[in-house]
Amino acid sequence: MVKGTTAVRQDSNGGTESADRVADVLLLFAQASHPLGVTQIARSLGLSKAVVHRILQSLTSRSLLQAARGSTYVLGPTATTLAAKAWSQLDIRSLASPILRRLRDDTLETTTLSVLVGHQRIYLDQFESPQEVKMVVELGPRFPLHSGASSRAILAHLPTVFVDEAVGQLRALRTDLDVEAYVAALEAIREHGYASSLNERGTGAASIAAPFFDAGGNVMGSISSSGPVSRYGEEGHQDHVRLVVTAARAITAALAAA
Amino acid sequence: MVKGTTAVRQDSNGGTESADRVADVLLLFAQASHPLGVTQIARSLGLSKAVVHRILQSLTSRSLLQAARGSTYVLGPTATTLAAKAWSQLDIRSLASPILRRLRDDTLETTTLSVLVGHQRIYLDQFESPQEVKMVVELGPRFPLHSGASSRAILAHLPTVFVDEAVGQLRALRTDLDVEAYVAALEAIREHGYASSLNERGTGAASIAAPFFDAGGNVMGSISSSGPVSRYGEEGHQDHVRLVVTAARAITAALAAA
DNA sequence: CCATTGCGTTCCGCTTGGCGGAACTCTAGC
DNA sequence: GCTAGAGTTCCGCCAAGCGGAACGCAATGG
Repeated sequence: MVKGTTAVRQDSNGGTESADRVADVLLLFAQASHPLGVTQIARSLGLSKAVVHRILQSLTSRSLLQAARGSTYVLGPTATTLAAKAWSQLDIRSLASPILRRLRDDTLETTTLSVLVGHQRIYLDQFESPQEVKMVVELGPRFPLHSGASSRAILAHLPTVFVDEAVGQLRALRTDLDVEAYVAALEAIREHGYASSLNERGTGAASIAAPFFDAGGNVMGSISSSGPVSRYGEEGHQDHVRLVVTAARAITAALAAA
Repeated sequence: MVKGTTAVRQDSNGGTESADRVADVLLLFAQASHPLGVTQIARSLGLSKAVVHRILQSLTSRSLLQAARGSTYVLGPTATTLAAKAWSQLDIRSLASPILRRLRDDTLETTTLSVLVGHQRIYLDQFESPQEVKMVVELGPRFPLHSGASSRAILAHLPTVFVDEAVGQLRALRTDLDVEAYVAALEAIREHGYASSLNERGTGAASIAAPFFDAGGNVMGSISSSGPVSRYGEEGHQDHVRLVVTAARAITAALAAA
């Protein structure tokens, strides 16, 4: 059935020809500096115009492409959404992995990677403790910036509009909030370079978290070493802090070098 | 042959089921905050695991996706390239800022930047009026294209499928819609180069908006000068319009030069 | 240790979705 | 008006890809 010239294209191991073709069309747009037309794409890939047209319709229906002038096509808004995700997942996650794995091996606690997304925080990755009783987080859901060591480590380095917002959110939850103490605690986090929590939400969990920054000095997220509160006493605390802060700095350095 | 449940997915006009499926898999990754596995994707889209696996292989062979831990998948390097291209198309904010700031200073009203995202509009930026009573918008949420000057300034330059959709949406909201008048108003907007609104949603807000275009002549968004309706009378209206339209043209020119 | 569960990966018979060639429509230029 | 070349639509035909199921692997619990 498939008769397209495949001199320029290659197949996939275990994929399908038709899916390969969709991917190849998208690749052309990734490499193009101007709108592309049906015939141009067909020639470049050695496919029939009818096939290309069909693929374009499917991609356009999902806004991965959009129609441009003169019946040509350009990348569409969904490709933009892919941008934010690909950037945040590819660069930070792969850079941070080896560092977090080492931190896990040094502390024997679960280490996590969080990123700031808008005005919230997302767990992006974790390396689980080898111990039987350990902390395990769910990757994906969004967390507010006002509570938890991982959040506060980020919030401490954000502009006051973020802090005001966080305070407002906390006030709605707790009428007894001591705002001055809260703001002073953020100041201390900024000064010491880390945040910690001990059974903060009554979950029996404890955490030491430190922020990492982009090349411009803007906070992008935080890493943490977390586990059961019984393993987070005064003894060894400073060593633990040093490991977390050092790892966060390594991530900041890796991001700057990338 | 194709037996996938299509309750959640929609077909494309003129596309193929198999290409639609590839696009839908990519969409899932665009919306996901963490790695996805074969079974998860299969369940979300109502497809067989074998189909999903094949699509993943094709996308992985082109680095649109890549294998992650635990046999899951995440967006790959080509997605970043693709997205970078798309972002360059949408990296309007920095180009538009100086223009919008000047417009704010000239009009003493709040100026906004909106972009077309799929079939909706998003406020991307604003420069607030120095006056005490002023318009302030929320950046981020999506607005329909059918209502408001900023939306209509965009809609007037979109294909009829967008207009039909907008009319459909409006009809659901207002049974007394005069479609002919609505379409004629869009025609006037296209002709005059701007849209305006006066207390349109009973919010006391008024606005003058003009569209801007990419290098290919496609409408990408609109800018507006907005404030309390009491400041938007006939006196000074033409001068105000001229400032907005001129600023929009400057953004179009800046985009063409980029 | 075995059984169960649930994941990803591979296999294979079957059929229909999508292929490709060609016709059609539209536009621009001469 | 004709030609050329683009995008879009049509339709007969068949093999590519479907989906069900088997397989491999890992984790968990008894």
